[in-house]
Amino acid sequence: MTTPAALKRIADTIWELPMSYKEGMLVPARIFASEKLVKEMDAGVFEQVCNVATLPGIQRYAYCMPDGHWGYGFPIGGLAAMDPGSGVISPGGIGFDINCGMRLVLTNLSAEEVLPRLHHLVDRLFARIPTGVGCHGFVKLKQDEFRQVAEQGSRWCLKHAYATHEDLEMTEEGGCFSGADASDVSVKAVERGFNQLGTLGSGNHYCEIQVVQPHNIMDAERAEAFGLTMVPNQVVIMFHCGSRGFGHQVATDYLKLFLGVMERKYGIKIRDRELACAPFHSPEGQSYFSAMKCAVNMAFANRQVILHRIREVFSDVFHKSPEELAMRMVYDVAHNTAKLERHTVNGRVKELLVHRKGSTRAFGPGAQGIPKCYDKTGQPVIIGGSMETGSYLLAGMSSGADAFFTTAHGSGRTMSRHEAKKQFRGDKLQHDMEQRGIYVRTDSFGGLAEEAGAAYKDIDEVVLTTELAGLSKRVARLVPIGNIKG
DNA sequence: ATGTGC
Repeated sequence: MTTPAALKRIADTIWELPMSYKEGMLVPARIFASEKLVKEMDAGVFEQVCNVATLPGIQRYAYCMPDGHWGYGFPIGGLAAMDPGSGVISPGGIGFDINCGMRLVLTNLSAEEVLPRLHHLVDRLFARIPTGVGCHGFVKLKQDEFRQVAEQGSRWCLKHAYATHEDLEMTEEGGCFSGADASDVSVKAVERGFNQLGTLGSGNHYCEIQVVQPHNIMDAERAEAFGLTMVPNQVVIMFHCGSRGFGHQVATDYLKLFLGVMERKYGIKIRDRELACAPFHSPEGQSYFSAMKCAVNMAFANRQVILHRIREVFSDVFHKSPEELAMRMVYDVAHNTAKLERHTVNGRVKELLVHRKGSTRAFGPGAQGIPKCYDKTGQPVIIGGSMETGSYLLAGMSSGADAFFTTAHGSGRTMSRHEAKKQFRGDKLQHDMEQRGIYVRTDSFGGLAEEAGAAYKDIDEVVLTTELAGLSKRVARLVPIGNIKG
């Protein structure tokens, strides 16, 4: 790959494209990457991050995280903060899978206790958690009940005995973005979504059994605060899923609406249709913001009911209650959202609309809006690698202020799904992984091939880069032993 | 990512 000649190295892990790079840029573009990662980035990333820099109201820089790759309009691994007064909201800056996110759950079991029952455990998870495209959820709802889920998120789960108070505390925003009004969501979106509560989905969505090996703990103090030091080789559960067809339909509906009004009604000219947007304070912008929150809340509720079922499965397999197994949440992080947050710009505290697309909020120690128990450590940041190579738990840092306290979200793809399918075979991959101690169940070998570790960047390099850039600090590396995926 | 594509 060739990087643009105008790309300047600002620091070891910070690269910049100046405003002169592309006509209409309102701010420079900044890319967090090591030299190796920046060279691996596709040319599309540099074009896209500079396109984002032309959007009205953008503050400081258009950003790309070390796991960044080409996406719809904005790069995946993108971050753009807008002035809500003069700026826009853009569905492409949030993504189709609204609030796709990661949840990490503890157990007090050791790998030695789990391994003899691993196959049974993974088979039971696979049997009890619906996976794959078009799967139906285990929570049966009428459409009006689903609208309540969309407005209430995890709070709905608490009322219906799928959650504990502590689960809500350990979820961003308590598992509910306020201001979600289901009347802003189309009938079609509800029709697609109402039978999807309690589904994992497909693509890179998975549920994984992982081990915290003592030699993989990088920050002992934070590891203890996050609950990872109960037993040596402690087993934890990490899972990744989002708002399914519901969020997809919300994004589709509003992209279409915005394309109709953006230029004709608001006079906004954009170089790429995929950057469709509307002024944040316009009726269309506010309506999308509300509908997006409905999808955010559906995704929080989806992860919450899945957690409920994971607890049931562990309870059945190990003949102990979830409390006896200490199945507490470490945290739940959202990847694809826009949020109003207060940040310091030019020495003044200002409210900004922060678009994160394939990037993670990473508030540091003492930040408002994170659980009290994490006040000294910073918020937990859960970064999933590929199913072959392992994942990380990190913590937000005060030094992340320049990037509006945001970090990476995963490994980032190095090849398209199509290319990965050509290069790898799912059945062979499953066999090879089992030889290496990772038991995988899937209902799509094609889908499995797309997720091969070799189709992703080096997760160790990505998280090290976030640490060197001051965005987040590594706490522990988590090694997979079992995985179910769609 | 997605009842996987105009």
